[in-house]
Amino acid sequence: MPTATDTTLRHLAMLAAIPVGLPGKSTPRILAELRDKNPDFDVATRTVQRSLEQLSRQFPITSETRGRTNYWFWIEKDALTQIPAMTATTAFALCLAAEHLRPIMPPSTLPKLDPYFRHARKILDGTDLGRWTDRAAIIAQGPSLTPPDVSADVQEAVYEALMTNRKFEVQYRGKHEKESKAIVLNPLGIVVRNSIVYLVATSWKYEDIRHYVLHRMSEPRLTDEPAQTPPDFRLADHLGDDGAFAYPASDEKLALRALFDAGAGAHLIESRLAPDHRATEQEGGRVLVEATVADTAELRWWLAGFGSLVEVLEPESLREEFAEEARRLAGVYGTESDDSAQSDSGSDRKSS
Amino acid sequence: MPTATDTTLRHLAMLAAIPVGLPGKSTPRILAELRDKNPDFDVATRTVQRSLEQLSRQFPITSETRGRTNYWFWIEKDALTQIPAMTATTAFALCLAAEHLRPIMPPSTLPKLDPYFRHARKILDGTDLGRWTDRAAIIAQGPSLTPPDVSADVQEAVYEALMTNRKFEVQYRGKHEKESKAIVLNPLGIVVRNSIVYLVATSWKYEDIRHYVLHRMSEPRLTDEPAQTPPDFRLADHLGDDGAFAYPASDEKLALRALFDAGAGAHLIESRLAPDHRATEQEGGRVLVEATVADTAELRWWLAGFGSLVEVLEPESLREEFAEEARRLAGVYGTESDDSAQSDSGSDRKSS
DNA sequence: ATCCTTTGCGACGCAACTTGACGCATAGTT
DNA sequence: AACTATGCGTCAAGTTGCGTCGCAAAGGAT
Repeated sequence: MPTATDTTLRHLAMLAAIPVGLPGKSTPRILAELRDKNPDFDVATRTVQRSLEQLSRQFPITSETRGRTNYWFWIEKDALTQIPAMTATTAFALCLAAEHLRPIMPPSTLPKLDPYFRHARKILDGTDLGRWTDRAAIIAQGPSLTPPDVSADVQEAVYEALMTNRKFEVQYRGKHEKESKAIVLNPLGIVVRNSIVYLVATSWKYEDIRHYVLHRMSEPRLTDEPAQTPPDFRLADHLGDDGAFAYPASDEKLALRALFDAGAGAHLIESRLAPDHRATEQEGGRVLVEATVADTAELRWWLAGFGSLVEVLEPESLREEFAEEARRLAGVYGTESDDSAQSDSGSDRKSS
Repeated sequence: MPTATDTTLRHLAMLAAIPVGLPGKSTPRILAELRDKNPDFDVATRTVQRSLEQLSRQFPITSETRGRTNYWFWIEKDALTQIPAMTATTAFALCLAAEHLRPIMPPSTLPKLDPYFRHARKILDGTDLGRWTDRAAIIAQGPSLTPPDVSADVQEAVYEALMTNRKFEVQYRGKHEKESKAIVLNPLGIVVRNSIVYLVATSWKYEDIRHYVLHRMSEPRLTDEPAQTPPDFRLADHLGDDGAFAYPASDEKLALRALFDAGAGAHLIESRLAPDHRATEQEGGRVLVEATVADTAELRWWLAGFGSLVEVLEPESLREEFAEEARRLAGVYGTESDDSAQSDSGSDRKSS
């Protein structure tokens, strides 16, 4: 004796079981998954067929008949219904997030999230913030590097391989090679840095762990062979061990003391570099920042970005690094015009 | 003569109409919104009452009786059902996005998105990527500045004010002031930079546009007064006009030519600065990058981050800027020990 | 204080809708 | 060629969703 909510629940479960886009799922398979999920959903096949047909009149789902079997799928890739409904403030947060992500996420990963962003937009359209781009701006600090794109099928296959823990075959073109070669990869992990996606993997039967960038892969083909992860493999350890990603410059923490120019240091009074961060305004408006921070390449990059607006005081080793760097930089732009001329002559336009 | 899918649809609409958490929505109001949304949902009040009661047995919704009226709401804040169901690859993309966002989004904005991230986690838990943190890493390029936090009620109120286009009153503590003062703000737009959220607004009856950071606000109180936006106000223009956010250095595009050291320039062969980006490997391994890019402060920051690993060749004006900067930097870390000593003496530990 | 409106809820009855069953047609498989 | 799997038209059964009515109670208005 099914009550209305039972039916609602079953319909909901059916809609959830239907995949987005082709190739779709056959009716008997949907029924099997339904049964699998909840014994109460055990209905006659005919009922499932009827329900699907009815639902297809209200929801953007349809079926394709291959042979004798109907395969159901969602037509509109962007169709998204969620309960409880997205609140307007959440929608706004999502839109902000989308803007944040656009420059830093690998481009091929973003389309996966598009339905959410569009849904959020649709909700904001109902408010006074409908024209929200007139009202909100994100100012990125990084430059807008356009990362190389990864083809959708490669992306899908790599994620799938990682998730189902399987090896896969792929055409890979090495950094300095013109031609791609087929390799079988045994995926161990994935690393995203500067919008570039690296697969950490072993190939064939070899045991050495290497990095493969996704944008040099093509024609992926998943195998049924399960991936083998060395029992002691930890991605974090691997990143730490290996200098490849230049993760920490050292494990030590640095007791940083640096003097920032008034303008440059102003925001450091409010943002914090570390929990023990202290910012002190000096006479003359310069800001002394003291904080215990990780000794990373990023820290150097970030400090260097300020140029002459920051003076690193301590630790002495870091100060010496910056002093050395300053000397080198003076050399690069030295008054010796021959140096500059040499560079220019070396840069005769040869395109790659 | 409602068919089963009609009922399913109505139940879906009802669940969507129910808000998350107290104070909830009254039964008649839910009915009103239902009617408002789709005339087909025009059912008897009794039916709504019955349906809600039934649904509450299957979904985490409940009602609180205040007086005679029942107010319905979702109990679990993280409850999330969506159709079509989230695919595993989308869930993975969301988890990656979450990691990307964590360091750069204002902390108080993230909890709004938490339900999605948790939902994604739950889906990944069903796959071999369940322990996905062992398998994926994001390497941020920026340093991990901890932005000042914004209280949830301020965040909510400001977003709400923007979305419903209303003025609001708030306690605001100026940058150099100890005490907060009550002001009435007329919101015009919002700007996020380096995880710090600025409200662009006018206050009281004044007409000058100012910026208020959210983390110095407290005790927000929305008013019923509609906000007034100057008819010619455009956030983008305002950002451009005003030097406050130092948006573009100029509107001009720069024809950048720069020589990168082998290691530093390697990734620029694959990532692109601009559509017309060309990277050419020179003798000696250095990489010549040519691209037409926007003339922004961020560009300078980014280039400066490379330190002596990059030599800006053109345009001449930019090269001169960098040469000048190199000279200043040499001054900062100059061999004149008195300069260094002076800095040190000026930095006697005075905490703010 | 009293009346009126609003809301909830139990009960009832009926229309009709859902569901399972059966049978036939057809496509693919053994 | 036989068999299985799937779809679909049809039909009967019964049960369930839904409108209606009536009563109770809370809160606001006069």
